[in-house]
Order: sequence, then C-alpha cells, then structure tokens
Amino acid sequence: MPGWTPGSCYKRFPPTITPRPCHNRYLSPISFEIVAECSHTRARAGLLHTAHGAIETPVFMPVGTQATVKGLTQRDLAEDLGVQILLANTYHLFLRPGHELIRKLGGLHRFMSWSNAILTDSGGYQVFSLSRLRKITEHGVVFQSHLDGDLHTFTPESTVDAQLAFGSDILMVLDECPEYPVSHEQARASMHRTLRWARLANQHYRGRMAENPAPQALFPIVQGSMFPDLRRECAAALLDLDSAGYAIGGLSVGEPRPLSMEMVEATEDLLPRDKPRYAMGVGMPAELPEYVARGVDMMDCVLPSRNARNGYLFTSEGRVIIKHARYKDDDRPLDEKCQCYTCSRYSRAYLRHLFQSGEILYAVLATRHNLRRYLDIMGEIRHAIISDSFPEYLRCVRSASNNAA
RNA sequence: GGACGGGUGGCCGAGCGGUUAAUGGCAACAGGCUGUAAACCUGUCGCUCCUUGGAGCUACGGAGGUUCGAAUCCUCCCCCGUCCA
Repeated sequence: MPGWTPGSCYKRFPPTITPRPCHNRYLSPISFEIVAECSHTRARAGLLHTAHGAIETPVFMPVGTQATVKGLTQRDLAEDLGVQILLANTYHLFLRPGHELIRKLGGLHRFMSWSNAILTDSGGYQVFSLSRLRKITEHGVVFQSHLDGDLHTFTPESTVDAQLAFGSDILMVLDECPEYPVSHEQARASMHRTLRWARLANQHYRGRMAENPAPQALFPIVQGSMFPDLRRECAAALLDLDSAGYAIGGLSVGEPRPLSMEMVEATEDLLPRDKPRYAMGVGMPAELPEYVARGVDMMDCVLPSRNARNGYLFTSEGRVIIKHARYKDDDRPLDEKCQCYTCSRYSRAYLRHLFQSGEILYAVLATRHNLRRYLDIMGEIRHAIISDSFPEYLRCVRSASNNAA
C-alpha cells in the first residue's frame, strides 16, 4: 500500500531531537559512539561526532543537491526541523558554481550558510540517473554536462579533491550505481570497478590527509546489484580500507522492495559494528524502521522533498495526494498529529488551493511538513531503540502498514 | 444603414472538402516519483453500450442546399467585434 507512514505509533514513541556537543573531534575525522542497541534486531542508536556537531543516529539526511533543500531556508532546516546533517551533490556543485569557487568562498558550509554537518555524494548516482549523458571508463566517468553539453571527467581522485574543496564532513567515493536488472556478470564487473575506484579514492584521500589533515571522512560504497554473493564480496574487500563509515549503494533503482532489504541483510553483518552504516537513497516512511532494524544508521532520500512539491504528502495516517477533489473543502490540518508549522496553521483546503494555483508557498509548506514527518519517524525510532521497545515499535509499524494495505 | 472580420467540445484556440470525436494550450480528474536534469512526468478528458478491442449515437451559431462525402463550399437568418455613416 503506497504511502503508509508509521504514525499511529507516534504517541507512544515521541521524537527526541536534542543536539549534543562534539567531544572528540580531533581524534579522528569523525567518530561513532553507540548509545543503545536493540536486543532483538540489528538496530542501534548512536552519536556521530563531526567537526560540525554531533548527529543522533539513526538519522535521516534531507537532500540538498545544489546546496539547498528546495523550498526551505537553512533556518527552517536547522532551527525549525532540527536537521543535523544535510546531503549535497558533487556532480551538480562541480558543474555549478564549481568546487574551486566554493573553496575560495570559504567552503560549502560558509557558502550556503549551514553550520551543521554536510555529506556530499560523489556523483555516483548520476552514473545511474544521467546514464544517457555519461560514459564509463576504467579511469572514471565522462559526463556530458546536462547544463551546457561540455565534457567533464570524474575520477576517483578528482571527486575526492572536489569534496575536500567543499569542506564536506563526509565524502563519498565515486562508485558505479548500476541499473536494475543487470546480469550477474555485468554486476560483477561493475562492482569490481567500483572496488578499484574505492581503493584509488582512499589512497588519494589518505595522501591528502597526510599533507593537510582535516576533519573530513571518506565513506566507500558497497555495490553488487541484487546479488548477495557480490554484495558480500564487495563489503569484505572494502573492509581493508579501514574507513570511518560504510555505505550500501545501488538500492531503490527499480528492484522489488524485499530485494533491497535482502541486500542490506547480506551486507550488514560484514560491516564493522563500531562504524556507521549508510543506506543510500532510501526510502518510503514505512521502510525507514526496516532499514534500521537491519543495522542501518544513516539514510537519505529525495522522496519527502520531491514528493512534497509534486503534491504527495506523508502523514501519520497515510498518504495525502493534495490535489484530489476530496480535499477541496477539507478544513482539517494535513495531519492532526503533526506539530509542524504547516499543520499547526493551514488547512488541507488551503494547501490544495496553493498547489492548484502553482503558488510557491505550497512547496515551502509541503516540504516543511514532509521533512518533519520523516524526522519525526526517525525520532520515534531512536527513542524506541533507547527505551528498548524497538521490536514492539517495529511490530506496530508493520501491522499498521498491513492494515492500510 | 454600409464595409470588413468572427461564431469550433468547460474556456482559449487550430483546422478551411474525405486519414476529424476534431491539433495545441488551460482547466478538471487520476497515476507515478526512492544517493534530485523533477514546483516534474504520464494517462483520461462528448454520450451510451459490451471484457480487451470495439459498437452505436450526438456534435463545429440556426435552417436549408451543393457533393459519393461538409466544421470546411453556397443561400438565407441570428448573434459578436472593429471601422465608416
């Protein structure tokens, strides 16, 4: 069932968002502290310490591809929503305004006026999403800019350098995100290339850190399409890099959802227990606790922000497609259980009116709500883990999800 | 009173003898979106009937006419603009 969200459990598991200061920023680029572990699942709650604050995990990271979460101000994000870490994108910011410009202007944090943490994706996802505009070689990826058609070569080394120039707290290695489905043979070749790139990126990164230490971590990415053996081979090989954290990529590329979960399960027990695990590009609200139950600490997804703009709103009672006629004269708030600015002030009828009129305010209010919904869910999850009630929470979520279906 | 230009599906607006139930756009209605080329994309959009695929009916201001065939050509009428008296 499409838009179910784990909201019926809201009252029992209220969100906790209390940023804490960073303790040991000078010991390593970032450090991960496990606060609580679930006794029945692989879930854990932790603190990820960065030079730009501590991040409570499990965490959902809003996507701000072009150094902005579309529709929101940095104040909305930090003060209203309590966002501790944002995602930005190397491919997009490399093309415009350029990493050297951002370096010159004091780094990405200063450039976009964001004092909390930033994770930058390498451009590996654009290998997938812009597949018609790129060519993969052993050396790297040649992109034909979607802006002006210019050719740009992204290598494992150059993407590390660009992200260092940004001043990102967490850098991602350049990877190849394969489409679905691919043959085992193709997936294997692709995974091995990603692996070689990860080694090159890591070597380059270590060199840069030796000459100019900075509190910036580099995460490699487990690939292998939907083949457990390839996933495990990739994860095992990446352990040699002794990275500060590990990502699981190549999910949500069109595969059935159970497969995504299976890939996380195949990988998770190989990854270091004391390092954060990041599932890239997931997921729907009901999936968030499922990933956490499988040992994931970090997630990001464009769904709450993009779907907000496209009229698809996530509530504790399920999805609301705001353009539907049934909301035309609906005077209730979008989500009666939600404390966000949008829900505390505006009716569904007004939101629908703004959407139908193409008003900018619609995107602002909708994005604000959807992100709040995601962050609330993460708060519920974290609280449940800490209070040792995560299995019950998960049951509650699954049953609500099944009922809705 | 005269001269031009017009009246097309909810609206705007193409079409100017057959491939036209009628291009587009808007509106309406629905679906999609997962490390963002996305405030985007797709579908439906006269009525009735049967399962897909189709079948029938009604339609381009009105009434006649020409033609195998008319939204398209002709005649008259009605209405709307602009200009001249």
